Amino acid sequence: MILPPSFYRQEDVVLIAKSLLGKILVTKVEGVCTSGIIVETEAYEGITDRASHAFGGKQTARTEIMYENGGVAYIYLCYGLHHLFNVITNTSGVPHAVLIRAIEPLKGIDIMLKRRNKISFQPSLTNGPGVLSQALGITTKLNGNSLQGTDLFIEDSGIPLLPENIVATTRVGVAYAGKDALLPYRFYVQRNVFVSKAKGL
DNA sequence: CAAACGATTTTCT
DNA sequence: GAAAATCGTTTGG
Repeated sequence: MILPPSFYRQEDVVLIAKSLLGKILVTKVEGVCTSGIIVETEAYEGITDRASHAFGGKQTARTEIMYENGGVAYIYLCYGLHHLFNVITNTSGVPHAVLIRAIEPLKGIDIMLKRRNKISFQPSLTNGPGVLSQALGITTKLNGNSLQGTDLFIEDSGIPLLPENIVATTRVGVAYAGKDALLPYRFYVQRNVFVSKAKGL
């Protein structure tokens, strides 16, 4: 079942980030279908969060997507070479987002290997926000796309993830955010080998 | 208009 | 473990 708009339009972005673990991210790019189970996410709580691009209500050409009604993709280029995939949540005017940081490959693994220029199936195929986008063919071309479309959506596997298997910790790469860097807004599936190897862990 | 800078990954030592 | 790769966005002059 594809997650409906109402899923993304809930109030609590932290809860949504947690709920997205175990869901299946599906892309159809250039006619080929690829998918994976979401195993790591981070919540970005809009204007009150120093780590968010929309902190303080900042609105620019890049961040305007974040102010859309929940259920669209926000994809931007990081460090000039990595496409990072976010899901926009909450309602219009509230720029909440969830960064998808890692997935466990499901369908189209051969395609992912080709896109990642790899010959064997290893965790490094999709164990980070930049590399999972590369594996799924996600680029800034999909920025602003609805998650109800045929090319990009998230579905419920129907298999519940046990709460005791979810780990909450601090976010990665946001040291500049001061006290907000200490918030437990990063979630991942315990012992899953596809969780990213963040610096300093 | 010029310059600095990342919500990262890879490669080399 | 350190450093490079690399470019759109943002910010300041």
